[in-house]
Amino acid sequence: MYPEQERFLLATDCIIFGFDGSTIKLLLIQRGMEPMKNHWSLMGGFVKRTETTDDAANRILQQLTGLQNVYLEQLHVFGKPDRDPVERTLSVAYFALIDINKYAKQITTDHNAEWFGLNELPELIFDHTEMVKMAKKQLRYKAALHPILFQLLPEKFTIPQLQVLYQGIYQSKLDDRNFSRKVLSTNLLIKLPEKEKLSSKKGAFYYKLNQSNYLENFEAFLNFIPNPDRFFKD
Amino acid sequence: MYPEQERFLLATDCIIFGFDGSTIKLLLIQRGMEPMKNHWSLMGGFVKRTETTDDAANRILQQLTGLQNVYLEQLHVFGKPDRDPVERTLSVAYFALIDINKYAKQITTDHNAEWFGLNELPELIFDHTEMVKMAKKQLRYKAALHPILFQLLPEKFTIPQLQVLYQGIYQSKLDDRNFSRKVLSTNLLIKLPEKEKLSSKKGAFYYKLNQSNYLENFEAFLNFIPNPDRFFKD
DNA sequence: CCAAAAGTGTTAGCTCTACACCCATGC
DNA sequence: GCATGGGTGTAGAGCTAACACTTTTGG
Repeated sequence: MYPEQERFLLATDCIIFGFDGSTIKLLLIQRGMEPMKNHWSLMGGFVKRTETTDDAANRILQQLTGLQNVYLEQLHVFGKPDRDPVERTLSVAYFALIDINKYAKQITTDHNAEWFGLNELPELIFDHTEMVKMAKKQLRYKAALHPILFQLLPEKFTIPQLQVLYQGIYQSKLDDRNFSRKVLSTNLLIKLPEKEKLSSKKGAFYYKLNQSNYLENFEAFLNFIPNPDRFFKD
Repeated sequence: MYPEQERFLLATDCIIFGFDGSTIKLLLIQRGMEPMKNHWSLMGGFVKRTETTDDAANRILQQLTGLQNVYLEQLHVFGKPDRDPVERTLSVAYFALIDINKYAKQITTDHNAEWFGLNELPELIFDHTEMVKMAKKQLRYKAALHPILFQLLPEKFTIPQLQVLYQGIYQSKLDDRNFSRKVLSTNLLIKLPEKEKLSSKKGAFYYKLNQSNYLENFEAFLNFIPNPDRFFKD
């Protein structure tokens, strides 16, 4: 035993991103416990004795969304001694990407959860605003290099839908023609016979992920975004 | 208070990289306490009540190397419940890049510390081997995109020295001619009037970092390594 | 037949890589 | 004066970005 050492509470908080077809959203809850009860907050919870922090994040995510096997990435440890006014608690922040159509609405209403646009976020408790800021940055960073944004889309999606998503993330217009060509040249997508006909007369073909190429090339660098540098100057 | 919640020990471990002019090395210590006393280990320690995890990592690093203001980056939380057999302890791993010439040798001998080549690492305690593996990967990843490797060199260095470093990290030969041109084209370096004449007859000019350009362009993507993808397939 | 969005073709300019070649110096 | 490693020049290949143009189909 290490008797002279301090022990701490340990939590995880999840920054949950979703995409509704036009904008990127964040899932927040109204905190159910004191302190700061009823204030907006990230979904979080304490790590239990037998869990890893990854386990805890997955458990919390399932509690709120009903989803399992979600894209989840450890972001950062937030550990300022006074970040929780009640008792020192360190929090491991995770960011999650989910298909907004799949989450279980019933569960979220039970938790007083709500989707917020990234530019319409309410004030958040503790250091959660800082966590969100870091997660947004990391999302941009990672998405510029690796094909993670597919995690935000349904199984079947069209290239124009994907483009809207990239444009939302980077807040800039991309050339439609070059975009579709670049995306298709990666061989990450499989063309489906059906078309999506609601948003245009011609209709756009649906695609699905080529799972094996996706997994194999996950770490390969992409280049969907021209001059990605400019988005990371802060 | 959150009375029903479990509290945990929290540690930080530092993966300390150095470069001796020809190979990349890792600083390890012989653990001074039970369990696993005298086994090789990363330098680590418990987080104190008033510290952030960053504070703890900096403190530990200074204890071992005498250095402050070192490049230090939070890597990952390692939290398997049984990773420390004595009592559950979560560890936040940090990786550090230091100028091997600057570290205080006296302090390291006091701690039974030793530099090991990356391919000659001894067996490490707990999950430290896994930590090192992740740190190596992260170092390659980050160095492919951002100019962090300068942190391993002294203030004055030559382009060929820098090239040896990159070649060591990626275990591959780079074209001398293209390398120096690429590096110089970034405007990250300032040419000094002196030459280093030990390793060649002609002598290579010393350079130093252009600090303001360095800080400003830190997040910009580099391209010193042709096809960096191939190094991340695992 | 027209409007609107999907998607293909084309080209100029740039960057990257490979490699020839020149330079400076110690011996 | 020659061997050695530092550093510059250059040309072909390949890629990118900009934009004209064709395709499809609902009204």
